[in-house]
Parts: sequence; C-alpha cells; structure tokens
Amino acid sequence: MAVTAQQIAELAGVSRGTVDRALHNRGRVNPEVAARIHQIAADLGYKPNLVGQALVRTKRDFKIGAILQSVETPTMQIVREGLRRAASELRASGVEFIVRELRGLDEELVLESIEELTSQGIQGLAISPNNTSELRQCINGLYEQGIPVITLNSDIPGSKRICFIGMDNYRAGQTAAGLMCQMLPAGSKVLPLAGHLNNTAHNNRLNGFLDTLQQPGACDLRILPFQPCFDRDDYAHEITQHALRENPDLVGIYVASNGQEGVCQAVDEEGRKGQVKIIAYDLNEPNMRLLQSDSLSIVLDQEAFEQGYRPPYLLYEYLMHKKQPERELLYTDIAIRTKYNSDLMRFDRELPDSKA
Amino acid sequence: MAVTAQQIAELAGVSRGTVDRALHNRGRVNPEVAARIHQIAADLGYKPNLVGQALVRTKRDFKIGAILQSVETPTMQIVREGLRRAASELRASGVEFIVRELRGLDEELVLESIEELTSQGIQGLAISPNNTSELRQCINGLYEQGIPVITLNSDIPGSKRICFIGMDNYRAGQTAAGLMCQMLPAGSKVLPLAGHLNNTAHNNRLNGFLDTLQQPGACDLRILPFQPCFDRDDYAHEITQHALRENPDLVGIYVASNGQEGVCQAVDEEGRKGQVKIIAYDLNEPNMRLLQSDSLSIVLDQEAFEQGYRPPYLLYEYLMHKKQPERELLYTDIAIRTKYNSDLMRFDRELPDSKA
DNA sequence: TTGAAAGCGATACCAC
DNA sequence: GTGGTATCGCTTTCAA
Repeated sequence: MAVTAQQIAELAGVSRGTVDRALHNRGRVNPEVAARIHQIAADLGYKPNLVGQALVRTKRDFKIGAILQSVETPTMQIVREGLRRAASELRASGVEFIVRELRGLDEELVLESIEELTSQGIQGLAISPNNTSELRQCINGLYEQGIPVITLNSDIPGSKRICFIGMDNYRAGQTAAGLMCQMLPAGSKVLPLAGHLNNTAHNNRLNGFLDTLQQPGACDLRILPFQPCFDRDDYAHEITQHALRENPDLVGIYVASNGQEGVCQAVDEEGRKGQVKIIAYDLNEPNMRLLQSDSLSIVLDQEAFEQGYRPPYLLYEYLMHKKQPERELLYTDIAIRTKYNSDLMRFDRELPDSKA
Repeated sequence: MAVTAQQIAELAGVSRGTVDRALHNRGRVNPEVAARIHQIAADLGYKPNLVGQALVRTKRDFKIGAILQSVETPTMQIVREGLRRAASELRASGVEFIVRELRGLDEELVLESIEELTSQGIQGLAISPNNTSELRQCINGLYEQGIPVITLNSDIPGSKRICFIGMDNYRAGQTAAGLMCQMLPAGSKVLPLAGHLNNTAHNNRLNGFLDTLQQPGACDLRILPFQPCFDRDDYAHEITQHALRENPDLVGIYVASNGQEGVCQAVDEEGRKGQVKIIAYDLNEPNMRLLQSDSLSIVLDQEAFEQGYRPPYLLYEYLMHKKQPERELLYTDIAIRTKYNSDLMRFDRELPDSKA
C-alpha cells in the first residue's frame, strides 16, 4: 500500500488537515510542525493519490467546450473521433463537455458558437479555427476572462491560446522533399501543387519542400513552377494532364493540398502510372485506397486523431492542476504512410467499451 | 453535473445500495424495483463515475509486476522509459508496481525473477520474454493461478498470455520491401542482412521482405543471398565490404537485425555513400545520427515507448474491470523515419511533472 | 495555529 | 429484499 496523508499525520502526531495545509503550503501552520511534516513526507516518498484528489474536484464541476469546423472533410472526421473519445472518457470522470460540430468554414457561425458556449459557462475551449483577426481578438478576450483556449489542426499564431496542436507543415514539406530525393534519380523533374494561394498550411508545406530542395548539398531535382489547384480535383486533374503532356520526363508530383484524386486520375489516364512518384497528405479512406492501388506512392499524415483527443485532456489538466502544456506548439508526428504500413484501425484508436 | 447513483435512488424512492445492486445485477432486489431503476438510469443516461469507482478499488490493493530483459540495448531503454512512466502514473493512483530490469538474456534469471515477484504477491505480470518452452510453461502456470501475463517487445506464441504488444515483423519487412521498390530502379541489386539464423523476429522481417519482392507484379529487384551478421557490426562490416567489392552495381542494403553501423561504415569506406540506399531498424540515438549524416536512408521504428507504456494499463484494466485487451496481438505502428521526421523527443513521450 | 467533521461517488457489509 | 453506514484518500470549512 502506498503511503497516505493519514499515515503521515499519525507519525507527525497531527491531523490530516494540518498535513494537507503543510504539504500544500497553504499557510496557517506552525513552521516547525510544517518542517517535520515535510521531512516525513519526503522520507516516505509520499505522493498524493490522484484518485482521491480527483474525487474532491468533482465538487467544483468542470465544463469544457469544443468547436470543430469543416466536419464534412475526411480529416476532420478523424479529428472528431478523437475529440468524441476524449469527451466520453472525461464525462466518465464527471466533466461536462459541450461539442459543436460545424460544417464548412463560417466565421460568423464560429463566433456565435463561442458566444453560446461561454453563456453556458464553459471554463475552457478547444477549437479548430480560421486564422482571422476577429477570431484572434475573440480568443484574446476569452483569455482575459480566464477561459483558456487551445487551437487544434490549424493555428492562430500570436493569439493568446495556451497552445496549438497540429502539424508542423514546414517540417512536413521538408520530409516530402527528403523522400522525393530518395525516390528519384538526379535531374528528375518534379511538379509541386498547392491549394489556395493564401492558405498558410499549404504554403508552409510548399516552402519546406522548396527550401529543402534548394539547400546546398541537396539532391538535384528540377522543380517546375508550382500550380494552385484550389483544393479541387478537377483543376488538379487539368493541371496534371497538361504538365504530363508538356513534360514527358516528369516523374514526381508533390501535392501539398487536396486534389490528389484528380492528380492520380490524370496520371493514370496518361498511361504514366508507376512512372510518376506522387506524395500527398492525410491518411483517410480515399487516400488509403489510392495507396493500395499504387496510385499514390506516399502519404504524409498528421495524426488527426491525436489533434482531437489531446486538447480536452490538456484543458482538464490546466483547469484541474493549473498545469500549462509542455510547449506552446505541440506538433503531431509526421507519419510516413505507404501501402504496407497504413492501417486506419490502429489499436490505440479504438473506442472504449461503454460501461453500463 | 453528471447524474449520480444518489439521484437515481431519490427518483426511484429507494436507497443508493439498492440502486447499486440493481444496476450491477447483483441480485437481492425486487424485480419490479430493479426494472424501475434500470429504466430511470437509462433515461438519465447514467454512467458510473470512474473516479468514484477507482477510489473504492484502492481498498483492494493492486500489485503488478514487470520484467524487462536486455535493458542495456538502446531499444529496450526506450521500452523501459515507457514502462517507468506508466508505473509512476499508476503508482499515483494507488497501484503497487514492482519492476525488475535485467541485463542480457538469461532465462534462469527470468524464471527466478518471476518466482520472486509471485512470492511478493503480484496479481499481473508484464514481461519481455525469450521464446522458450520453460517460459511458456511458466506463463501458462501463472495463467492457471489467475495471474494474467502480457508479453511485450517479443512474444511467446501459443502461450496463455492475455496479449502481446510489439512489432509485426513480417509486415515491417513488407514495408521495407515497398520502400526499396520506391527508391530503386528496376533491376537494382539488393543485399539483405539478418542477425542470428534462429531469431524469429529477424526471420520474419526477412521473409516479409523477400516474399513481397517475389510476389507477382512486384517491382523487379535482384536480391543477393542473405547473410547472417549475428547482430555484430564487425561481421556486418566485413559482409558489406565484400558484397560491395563483388557487386559494383549493389545499390540497396536491407538490415533486418543489428549491425547497421558496420554496414554504413563499410559503405562509406568504399566510397559508395549516397549511392547505396540502406534501410535499418529502430529509432534510437545511434540510428538518429546515422540518419542525420545521410548514412541511413530510412529507419523502421517499432514504437518501443508504447510497448513499455501500455502493458501496465492493460493489466490494470484487466484486474480492475475484468476487461480483456481488444486483441490478442496488439501490433505497434510501423513508423517510417527519415532525416526529417525523426524527433526522439515527441511531446507525448515526456514525463509528467512530479506533483509534490 | 490546529483539529474535527463533512463530503466527493461508488461499493460492501451488516443488520433488519 | 432493503436501508443504513463505513470506507477509500483527499480537500475544505468551521470551530476552537
């Protein structure tokens, strides 16, 4: 049996209350007694039992909110799974949890939802935001009110969110560059595709890619001018088709955004499947299929489940023990997925049994 | 606030005790009353508060044991980190935890340690075993005594351990084959290295690799006869040197065992660095350096931290809620690591603050 | 400055 | 069958 506060109290010849005040430096305790208590606790290696602590905290009831956007996309659906799982686990420990799942990107709706959640008295918020100044101000406002915010999947840099969890897109771009170098011989021609011109995530993926390939000592690849496909498969298809016809020696395509299905289809139609290495993003159902059919060579994944799963716990720790997240930027793993190591059903992603 | 058993009791006009018996079907309760209670609980979506439950369980004190072998190796040191972290977390919830960390592989010592732990009254055991029939029998014996065992890192197939957590080595070999195909042009010559001839893990890695390359429709690589290097860098060095001299067109080396440092050194000495793609196993400090210096192209990692971290929790759940692990074989992720995505210090690997 | 006691939620035991 | 009560470890309040 682990040592309890009661045991310390008996050894010190005082009551549990005094031990508690002493060990937590709450004052109102004779310095000599306090010193003795600390000594005994250290000798016995006392650690407060977290279960006991947690039970007490259930008196002050916690209420945490979460807002997801674009829940219709495959990646956000995985984020949502993670969020739901965390919510269900925390609810089982007595935490109240309110989730708003929004379709599309609608700043108005987001601001409304925040309003709604705060009026319901949430004490912390996890959100997948747009990067706009209104939302930044809103988050800063919540911070001033003492409501911690965590951004997930995409960030609002410079805002007063206590942390961000998501992909390091620049690093991911570097990773893609490294893989292209491994796969292609010197002098190969590569086409980079991005989404919207002002999408920070995609731009970072592109810059990481280009910077790395231009470093001194980097492998020698010939990079075509990058093309925006606006996350659309039809545009991506057209761009790819055109590039393939113009460049019979095109052997690599880097898709920093959505549009990979259009790319793969074009490559297939032009009869170049297997001759062109394609790297795309996010391990979801459609991309799994493209990997299995050898259409995509590699998918870089951002561990979307984690992005949903962790924020509730981070907020809980913050509220419960005033514990700050380890870092302001919690980058998820950059997972390299191929045909052979891409299992959507990893064991640690399963939902726990509902206990009746 | 979540709904509590007390509230149900009030609504049903009975006492908490009756509610408890009814909901857990412990009998000794009027069927009509039981039905009413079940109805109310369902309506209110009652879930027992896990914290409250956990607190009660601290009365019956849990004692869990763990045995690690070969703790002097880089990989097992990561496993150990995971194990220690889990131990420290569970201790903070009142679970007793006894860990034996053994150097080398010594079956006698392992059997002794098991004896010692059981005599101390452990109710569950996590162990990184050797695959011998004595140990299998021992594990089966523990099972008969009602002491669940989990094997980690390496398995004893067919024994009555409740589950195994570790790498799917065959799948890893397939993954390596897939990567070699992506990296090398058709007709390339590849040298496969293994460790001991009877090491199951290495053999599986090798077979997965060879099988995949020989499948119909697979890419066309010429595989040299595989060589055992007995996990030694000096042998690996010699084998590699010889192979490189004999085969000026050798452009790929697959190292299914240890010995990668010898391989890299030989490639470097022969002036072939950058011309030969090398795939090896396990992301540890030495391999990180080899990745950074572009000596290794790719490392396949087995998530050693997880292998240590999860078994204690699985045992705890098993003992606490009689919950079986989801599967008998819990395969850890096959992580593909390159120079750019190999960070030993991922955020989810950090030790929690010690709470005073 | 200190102790005694209540209470968090669930369970187990013992009377009735 | 059922209700009352003690208990797990800790925090908090109220008296003293």
